[in-house]
Amino acid sequence: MTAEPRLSWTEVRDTIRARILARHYAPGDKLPRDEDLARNLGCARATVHRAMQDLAAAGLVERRRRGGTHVPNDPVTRATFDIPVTRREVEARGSLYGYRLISRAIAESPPAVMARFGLQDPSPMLHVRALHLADRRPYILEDRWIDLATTPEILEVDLAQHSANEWLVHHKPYSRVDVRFHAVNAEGEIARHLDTPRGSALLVLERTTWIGSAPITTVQSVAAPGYEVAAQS
Amino acid sequence: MTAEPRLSWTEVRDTIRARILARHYAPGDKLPRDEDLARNLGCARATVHRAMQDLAAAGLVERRRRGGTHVPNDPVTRATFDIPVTRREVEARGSLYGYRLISRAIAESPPAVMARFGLQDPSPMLHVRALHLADRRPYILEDRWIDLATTPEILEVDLAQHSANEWLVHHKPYSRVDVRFHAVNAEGEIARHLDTPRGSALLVLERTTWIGSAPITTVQSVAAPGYEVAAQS
DNA sequence: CAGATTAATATGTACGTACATAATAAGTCA
DNA sequence: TGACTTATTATGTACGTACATATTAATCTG
Repeated sequence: MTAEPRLSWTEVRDTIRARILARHYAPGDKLPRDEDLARNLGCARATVHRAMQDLAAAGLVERRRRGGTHVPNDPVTRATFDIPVTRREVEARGSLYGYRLISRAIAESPPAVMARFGLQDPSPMLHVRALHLADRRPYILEDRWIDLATTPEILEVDLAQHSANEWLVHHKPYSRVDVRFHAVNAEGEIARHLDTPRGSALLVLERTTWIGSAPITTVQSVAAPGYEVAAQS
Repeated sequence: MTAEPRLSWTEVRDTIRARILARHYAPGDKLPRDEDLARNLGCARATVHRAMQDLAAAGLVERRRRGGTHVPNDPVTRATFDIPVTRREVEARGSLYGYRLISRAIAESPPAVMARFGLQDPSPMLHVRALHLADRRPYILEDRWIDLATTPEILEVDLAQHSANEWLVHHKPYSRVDVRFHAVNAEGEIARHLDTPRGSALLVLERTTWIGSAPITTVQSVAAPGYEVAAQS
């Protein structure tokens, strides 16, 4: 008789997940200790621990040393979005990517930008506005501020040829990022550049990065009408 | 002389991350093998593996058996959102939560709803519209469809007293969720219920859940103007 | 009986061994 | 020389041991 195959951590995870889904463990409930689950399922504690790590990352359980493992009392929906550089996104849709620099100027950071970075004092920044196109039609209007203290080399980049978006992603790694979504009505230049009626509802992706605690860039990417962003499956 | 403390996986992760940030490993680059990194850093291969697992989850590296570890050529920004039930979100803001059922009707799923679920044939569903309030002002307008094949018990719930949002989160776990954001202009009933001028730009969170491959619910939560959703830090 | 202290506990972690396996490189063959 | 097969390799994993540590429960003291 051959040895019984060992239980994998993914099988353990799916078993526990099924019990949570079946409300065998309901919101607020405490789960058995790792050691007891291991004995019950016929595997090692480390295998249960690995499965729980995954469940915790998904928000299905909460772990506490000594305190044990619980199903959260107030579950949240956890959704992860992968936001590519715009060129890749357009090309991934099978569309032709286009880029156009609208404006580029050195200026002191305005209050709204300072607020996004959490800055008290203005600092010299490069203000870049650019349009990304898909199949020759406006797709994303980008309004970006780049801190010249951390990123002086952006001044050497020909932003008429290369989007700041891509340059930064390749040359300027960050250690912290803040991402937000909101909606705005198309007005003035936004309506013009995106070639859309004034008043159209537009989705805005705001993304701010820091290296350590020093600001790098903050961008508002205003999407053409109809744009929708989906979490990864 | 006391034994040197062992390197922790978080220290290994931070070291590798710093090297990626410093472009010691640039986009497209292949990293040294786990075993070599372990020797280089003076720790176990399992410790390096644990650190890499975390870096991979953050999207900073890509792992392939035999193929090794690479810095992605096309890095993406990975942002994770935790979406609580509306009551918790309102209370977390220090506001008073209120709830009002607008309408409740059994109907066959319309094409747009079938599309969201990936259904070919319509099925009987409960269509619920409700308003969530913060400090007595409209906050989120919820337009929801609940599949009666998987969730017949929703018919017994007094939705005038309890939001479907909370009932489902507590009683109906799901195994798959699809989350999307887009923007709409406030029109007709939406403008009325949210008490906002027609034409206002509104952020919409769309969330669809399945148990196995069977639909549970799909909801469009239309936020009052000014609403913004932020990724977790 | 409340606050402080101590003990116990359940999870977290470093490691090493042995093995699994996906993926790449090398070799073979027509 | 290209297609196919085989070998090699680098990561993935199960486990067990030993220890670390955050947290909770129990105990002590005034």
